[in-house]
Amino acid sequence: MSIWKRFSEKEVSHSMAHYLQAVAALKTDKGHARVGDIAEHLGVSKSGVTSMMRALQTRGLVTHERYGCVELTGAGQRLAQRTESSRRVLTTFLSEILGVDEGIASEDACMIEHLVSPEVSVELLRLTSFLRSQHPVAAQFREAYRTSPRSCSEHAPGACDLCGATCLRESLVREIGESEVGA
Amino acid sequence: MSIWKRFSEKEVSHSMAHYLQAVAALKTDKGHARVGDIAEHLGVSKSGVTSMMRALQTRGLVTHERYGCVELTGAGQRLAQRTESSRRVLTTFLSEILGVDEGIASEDACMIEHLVSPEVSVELLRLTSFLRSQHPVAAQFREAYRTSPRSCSEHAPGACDLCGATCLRESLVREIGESEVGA
DNA sequence: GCCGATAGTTAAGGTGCCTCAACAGTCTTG
DNA sequence: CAAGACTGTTGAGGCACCTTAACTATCGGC
Repeated sequence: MSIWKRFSEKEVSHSMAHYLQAVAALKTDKGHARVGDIAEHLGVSKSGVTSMMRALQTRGLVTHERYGCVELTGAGQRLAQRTESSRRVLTTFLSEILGVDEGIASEDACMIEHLVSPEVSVELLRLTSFLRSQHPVAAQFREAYRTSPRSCSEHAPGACDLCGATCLRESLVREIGESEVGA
Repeated sequence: MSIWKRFSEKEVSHSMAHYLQAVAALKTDKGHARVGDIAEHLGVSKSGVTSMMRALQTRGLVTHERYGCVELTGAGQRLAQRTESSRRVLTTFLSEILGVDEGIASEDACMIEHLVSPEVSVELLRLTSFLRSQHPVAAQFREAYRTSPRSCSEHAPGACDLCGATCLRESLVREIGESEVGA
């Protein structure tokens, strides 16, 4: 009766995913990832990093010996890369296709990158590539979409079956303020 | 240096969002939400519910007096409704537009529903409505998209700037198994 | 080769969210 | 209206993740 709890059963947690990414990023940028670098990169204390490294080592995602550098294992590398891919796809989709403000796009992407299944990421990549492509239909889409209705009241009748009883848009827009999204 | 930590600064946590939704759902279905109902609905212990209700009451999202029913406050209701809207939009987008398996679609939606910003939800709703609509361009899209390339190697040259150095699709597909997503 | 600066670790403590076990309030029914 | 059946609460405890404070290892310069 509860998909929601599997949240905590993910192979790695939100935190872990970000630690892995940090290690990967530092390795790329500086050639090595040390506890202090990771701490600074993520804005956490060094002791927090130490204990997280222990946890990740237990899971076989990194290797780390006392006072040494941190290395990603194969599994850790794959995980970091997958999260990174997911984030890239999401950010692009949100900002370029949906047209959401870049700041919000990357913030949202950062929140959910490690939670979307690879299945979804792959399809999102496909859609994004398609809609950005030279394909004539994609070009038509971009043109037509720019001017398509924004609010439910402008939908063609029946187009709003998504909404059901209450207009989804209304309940969402209340959070933002009409001005932001155009009447 | 860390958007990621705001994860924990969300107005409500993943858990809280689901408790609120449970209360709303039970109120609709049964006319009232009691501790035991909520516990069963979410698959958690009753004591867990009790303490979460205390937390939500402190935040002004529900009212609950000892041994009584739980009621959503205005704020709680708005939050529950917004989460619900977000989930509906997400699920529809993932399954109908992206064509992801329904099980996965609702699982993913459940994971991220409370994390996506209203800005993104609103735009996602707009895109989904548009692509499902009778609009001629939408119809063309559906036709063209069905047969559009799935893997990077099939992209038109330059279409893959999204991928950058490594093909995003490759790193994602590894997680699923080629068969699932078509060559 | 010792000393201080820097980097890293451990220990103790806090919060969120969950559990189980024990207790307390409420309801049903004879 | 009391006994037993439910329903709900409290308390103790656990795990994940974070912090600060105090300690320890390592390294560069004299």
